[in-house]
This record gives sequence, structure tokens and C-alpha cells, in this order.
Amino acid sequence: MPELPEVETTLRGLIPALVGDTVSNVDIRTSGLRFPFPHDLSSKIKNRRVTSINRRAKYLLISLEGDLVLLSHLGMSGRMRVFTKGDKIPPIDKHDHVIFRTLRGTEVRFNDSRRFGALDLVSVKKLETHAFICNLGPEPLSESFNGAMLAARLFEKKTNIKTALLDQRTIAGLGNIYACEALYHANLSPRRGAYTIQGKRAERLASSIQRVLRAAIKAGGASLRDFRQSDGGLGYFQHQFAVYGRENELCPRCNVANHPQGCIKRIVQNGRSTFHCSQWQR
DNA sequence: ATTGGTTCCTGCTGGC
DNA sequence: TGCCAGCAGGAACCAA
Repeated sequence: MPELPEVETTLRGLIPALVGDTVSNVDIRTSGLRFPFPHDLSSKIKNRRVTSINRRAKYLLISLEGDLVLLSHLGMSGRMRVFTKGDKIPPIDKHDHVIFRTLRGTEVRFNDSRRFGALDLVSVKKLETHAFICNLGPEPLSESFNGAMLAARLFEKKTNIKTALLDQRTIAGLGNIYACEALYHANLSPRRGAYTIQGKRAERLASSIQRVLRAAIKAGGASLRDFRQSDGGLGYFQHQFAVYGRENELCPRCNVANHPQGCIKRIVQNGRSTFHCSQWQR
């Protein structure tokens, strides 16, 4: 499930493949996914050069010549698969919804089996006010992100900390996996009221968030069912999960302490599974 | 205004 | 072994 590290991994695969090259052809095979695609998507981006590619939260921002930005969200199961000239190109899959081709012979396929992904076009000057972008909270890997900033944002919240971390307006880029993992590494109970995360606890949580995201990016993201890097390779961070998906197992620290039985519990918060260690997270 | 529940979609899993 | 109900999850939407 693409969260910030998976989108960052995708970004790092797209940059060398696309930046500096020019879109020559856009094959749109579906009228839309979560939302209808812009009706003029193909004509708007054809013959434009890709000037840069960036990430904001879980969105890819593909900047094109002429102050145009192609926004993409990978949803639950979206992938951007890159084939460069000379690669063996597989047959088109039924979930290859948009295929971008370039002058240099690169092909990028936006594949999304669960169809929760999105694509939109916006001018650079309207980017910050675009509906996808305008309510996003701070980037956890930015220079300015720290415990004090996080504490201030959590202080207003009446919900539990796990739910607050999933809300992209609080902090942008975390999904279910990294919210669970960050709370574990910060020794904080997912049930705790968000407003109680202040001072030292907020420092701990902020640094845990950064640490887990950086480690996941380094591992090329996590591949559970769906995620693949843009070259088709797997991410490896799932092997470093401390709690996610490990109900009734021992967390790393309980394992060291040789506890007799599984410490990792699964609870449901707002309809989402939360995995946490009943021994260490308070 | 904020929050929690529901919904979209498809593929995989687990229980019978 | 095979089938199918149920689950998974991001975020928009809606209702309270």
C-alpha cells in the first residue's frame, strides 16, 4: 500500500527515466479511476518536456514544460512501472490504465488494480490551492518538522493518536503501516488521546516517524500484496516491521526479553486495524 | 468545525 | 479441492 516511502521509491525510479524527456504519446485506457481523468489529459501533456518530478505527501508531482503539473496518487494498489528502450515489454495488463510514452522510447504504465488512484492536471500557480494539496499537513521529512511542531498540531485533536496520524491534515504521508510502526518505536499507545502527546513524548514520536520513514525509503518501501518499485522489483521494508501484521507474535524487544507469549495485539480503530505491543506502548 | 462511519474497487485469504 | 464471503486500505463524502 503506497504510503510516503513507497511513493518516494516510485519517485526515485521515475526521475532518471523521465526528467528531460518529452511525452510523445498518452494511451488512456480507462475514463478515470477514483475520479474521472481530465478530458484533455492527452492533448495537454503531449509534446511537453518533463522538467522535474517531486513528491508532496503521497502525491507525485510531475512538472511539465509550460508550468503544468501532472498530479498522481497511487491509492491502494497503484504502481508506476518504467520500461526503457530495449527492455522487454510485457503485454498490456487489464489494470494498465494509462501508458505514457516518450521521445526517447521510455514507457511508463500507471497500473492500479483496485482503482483508488487518481490523476489530475493543474497549473503551477494553482498547485497549492488544488483540492488534493491544499489541506495537507507538514512533510515529516522536511527540515522544519520536529516534536514541537507535531505537539502543536496534536494538541487541538480530540481523537486518539493513531487516528490523528492517519489524518493527512495533521501530518502528511503516513498510512496504516507507518502510523503503527512509528507509535511502536515511540513506545506510545495507539489509544492515547492525541492531545496528550506533548513535550518529550512528541519529540520521541517525531523522531520515530522520521526514523521509520527513512529506513523504509532505504529498503525501497514495503511490498505486501501490491507495491512494486518502478523497475518491477520488490521493496524490503516489510521484513523490518516490528508490529504491523504480526498479531500474537513477539515484538522485537519482547523477543529479546524472552517473553513467553505474543505481545502484539490487533485492535480496530475507526475501522482500521492497529497493531501494537501491549507491553511497551503506553 | 471536527469526527467517525461509509463507500468506492478488486484480489487475496480463510473457512466451510 | 473449490467456492465465496469477508477483509484490506486512502481519502472523499456525509451525517451528527
